[in-house]
Amino acid sequence: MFSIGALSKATGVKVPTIRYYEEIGLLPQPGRNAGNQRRYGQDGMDALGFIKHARDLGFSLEDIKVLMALDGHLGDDCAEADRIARSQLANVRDRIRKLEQLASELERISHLCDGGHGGCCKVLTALGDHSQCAGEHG
Amino acid sequence: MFSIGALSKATGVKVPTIRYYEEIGLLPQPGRNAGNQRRYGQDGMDALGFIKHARDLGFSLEDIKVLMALDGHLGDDCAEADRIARSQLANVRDRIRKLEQLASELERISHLCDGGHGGCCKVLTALGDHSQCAGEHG
DNA sequence: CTTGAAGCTCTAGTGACTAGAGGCCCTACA
DNA sequence: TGTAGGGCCTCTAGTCACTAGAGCTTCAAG
Repeated sequence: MFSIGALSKATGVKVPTIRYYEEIGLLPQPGRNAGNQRRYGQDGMDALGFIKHARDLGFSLEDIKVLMALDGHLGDDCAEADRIARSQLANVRDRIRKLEQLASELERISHLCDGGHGGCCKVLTALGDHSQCAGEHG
Repeated sequence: MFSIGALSKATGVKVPTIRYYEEIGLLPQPGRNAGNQRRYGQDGMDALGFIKHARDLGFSLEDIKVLMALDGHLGDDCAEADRIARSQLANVRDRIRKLEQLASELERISHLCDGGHGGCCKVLTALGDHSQCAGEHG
């Protein structure tokens, strides 16, 4: 049996966040001891570990709710879980692509000020002028 | 003179967002016509363009506020603007690095379900088990 | 038995918007 | 000149995923 603090340490999820997950129905309500404090078992630990990992991977809490609901009554059809994972992958790849464009533009902008002295200060101008950007971003 | 709607179309920033920027003091309050509607000039257009571009580059509204305050009384010292741009670049590179790790893990997870039939469904298990992950993420 | 950390609930705040209600204004067309 | 329907106004409240704080109770170590 773990206290909420022990669970927090073990998983790396902050205490108020654990309570928040419970509040929105993502984590099942644990039992309480005589003094009304939460007491978790291994299942609570596993559930929170699942959530933590999925959050780290960029899944929304809504996605995670669906994934957790799938678990248990899947049969041999995992299409939904797979669909979510793949759409998440596409999402991540898209974010990478956009961020790479941003990085290259930020590099361009930074180089305008390389010396730090005399005749520089095109940073603000560059930020105001979209027309120099290589491609689409945003 | 542009209406808020014209400004919105020209810059691609939504009307309520423009009003929001004004509310938080990021955009100066424009003049009003006889019927109390906002009327913008070229300066308003430029300011909003600057904000839009910087937002697309991932700057926070707070950063943008600083950048806009710098403009005008910089002298030949652009260290602050440059610092912000560079820290933003570091930030973006960091996000890219993390996302690449996530993508590779999501790929690994997706492949567990490649066929879609019989004996698959390790997606949920993989999400619950952090120990298989190659490196740190989150 | 005391003390201080950890737990409890509740409310409110964050960033960057977004949505909706309920009303006023402006323009184009008949 | 009248009117229809779009655009604009303010205000409040909601989103997501937490985070912070107040004010209280409980637990565990010494």
